[in-house]
Amino acid sequence: MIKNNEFTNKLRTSGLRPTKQRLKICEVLFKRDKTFHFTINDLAKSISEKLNEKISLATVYNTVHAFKQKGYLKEISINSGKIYFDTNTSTHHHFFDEDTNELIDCDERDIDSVKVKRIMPGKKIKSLEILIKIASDNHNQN
Amino acid sequence: MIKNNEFTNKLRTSGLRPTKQRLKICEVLFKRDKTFHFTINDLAKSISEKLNEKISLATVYNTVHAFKQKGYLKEISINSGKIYFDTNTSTHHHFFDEDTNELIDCDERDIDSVKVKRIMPGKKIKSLEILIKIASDNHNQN
DNA sequence: GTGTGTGCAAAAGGTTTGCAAGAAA
DNA sequence: TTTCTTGCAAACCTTTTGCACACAC
Repeated sequence: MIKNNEFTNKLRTSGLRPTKQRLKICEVLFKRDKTFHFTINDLAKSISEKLNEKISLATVYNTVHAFKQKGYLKEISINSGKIYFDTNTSTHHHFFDEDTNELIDCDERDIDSVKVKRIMPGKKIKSLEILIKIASDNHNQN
Repeated sequence: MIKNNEFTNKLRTSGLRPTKQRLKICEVLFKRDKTFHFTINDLAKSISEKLNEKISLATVYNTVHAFKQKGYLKEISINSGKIYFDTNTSTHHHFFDEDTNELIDCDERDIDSVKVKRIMPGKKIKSLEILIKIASDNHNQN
């Protein structure tokens, strides 16, 4: 489990001032056992529920974008009109359960490594993400 | 090349009335050589440019969603706050060029088939999409 | 003190909805 | 004439921006 002091250090070494708000956001994001998949709204709600405190939406946006840029958060490729983030920044993939709208992490053992055979001249592969949509057998697709 | 009559039939057999607007949208979407990746806004702009005519945004939304439900369009998994569609409904994957914001279709020869080794009880795999982000070697990631 | 971060409110997209008028069957 | 479709406007939601005030150093 991560101690609060660590957050202060982590922020400071990234050139981010360890403000009250940022530390609280760290607490909600990273004091967890499991990966957290969220939209900014989810996060803001989580803050007010867990800590019984309100942080301005603009600040939450600022902080999440700062954390993403520093590599503490990752954007997830799902197409829903909302932007999703992931506290698991390692290379990994996702199942998306269409019945429950739940996003589930795959680990490396779940999927064989993917071989990309096409070379894009002058370009480098920055990331490779797989999204597997699942649903119960009798589920109607929309 | 697809004839206009085919669109009328296609719509009729799907239980959609072949209205003037829907036929025009078909023209813009499907009278192409290459796959079209678009947002609703792109499509509306394309309509007014190509056909010099305006179709109400609400109608474009309605139509695109109807076409998606009938399987004539696919949603693409990219995480950008906007919803992207693809006229290529076959199973295929994408490169996303971060330098140009361009989406490029992969064909099956570009990527080996992916083996999913995890079984989700009671669930069926509906789709599997890969997004490969590329950028020039000296490109700064954000 | 200086510079950075916060919070509010406003604005700016993108998407959805309700409803009256219009078109297709 | 009945049913489906269109188009407008309004509403809604997510994200971004500008600016005054507050806080970290």
